[in-house]
Amino acid sequence: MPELPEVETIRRGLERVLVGRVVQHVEVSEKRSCTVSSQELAAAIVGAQVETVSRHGKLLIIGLDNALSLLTHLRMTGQLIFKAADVDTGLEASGAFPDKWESDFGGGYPNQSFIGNLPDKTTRIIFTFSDGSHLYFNDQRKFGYVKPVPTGEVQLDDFVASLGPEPLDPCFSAEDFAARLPKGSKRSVKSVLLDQSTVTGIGNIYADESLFLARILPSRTVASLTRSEITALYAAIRSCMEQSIADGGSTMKDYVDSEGLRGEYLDLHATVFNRAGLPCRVCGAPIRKTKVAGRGTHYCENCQK
DNA sequence: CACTTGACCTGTCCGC
DNA sequence: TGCGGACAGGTCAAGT
Repeated sequence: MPELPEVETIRRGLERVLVGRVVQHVEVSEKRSCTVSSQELAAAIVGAQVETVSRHGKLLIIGLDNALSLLTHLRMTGQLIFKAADVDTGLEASGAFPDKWESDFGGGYPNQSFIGNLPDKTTRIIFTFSDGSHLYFNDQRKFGYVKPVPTGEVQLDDFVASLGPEPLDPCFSAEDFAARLPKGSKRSVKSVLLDQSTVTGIGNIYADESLFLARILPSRTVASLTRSEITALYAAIRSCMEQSIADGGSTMKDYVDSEGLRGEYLDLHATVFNRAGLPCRVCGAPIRKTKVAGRGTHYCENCQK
């Protein structure tokens, strides 16, 4: 479920803590989770220093100083959690929060770390750095992966090459967005938003949310959209993603950021997603849930046309 | 060619 | 209580 705002939140967290760290050890315990073997990955990255943590759509890219990049896709349940060497979270064991959070959040606990004892049974890859800190790649459903690729060839990677533009790129205009929609297509606008070659980073949550903000029914065909609806949709995509990044992303169930914190977008700002049967925040009518493009789809039949 | 559906996984929730 | 089945969603292969 991590979509662009969730991956961006993780990226910002990892950039703060990973850059400059040197890989001392790496262990892959689930071979589906890495495109190469544990031994090959170790041979490729042990001794290398992290230089950059970037993102392309939902893909997180860890750049190393040995001209290798780790493409990391979390798919549905992937997590990347960093744990410093000397911090014992021990939440379950002690039943109490570490003092450092008390000061960080002024004594309250607006958000609770969901870091349990790591590694746990969903841990697929463990990166150990030379200072004793760890990065855990957890993935309950084993759909995510880590793929080492020469940094100079990242753009040539089949998956990367298939991605459309970043919706939050300042250079990406409403005209660009309109031009990327399949002209005259009878596909539903929702399926086109989920297609990563249209615009990269939108998943089920932000497809529903942006269509609500733009007041467009998810089942509408692309061909039926007016110019002003396309412009509204463009603006809606950008605004709900920016809001979600500000909220630390959306947590349905599995998503946590690099510190194990949940995202608050769904609680604070979501309008339709996961709100079936609840009153629309604009008109009060019950939010409907159907299936569009094979996905659970939420909308307000009163507000969206 | 355009588009939809199923497979990949595992945990959770629902009904019987 | 336990069991079976539906469901969740990102991407790709296979099907219509």
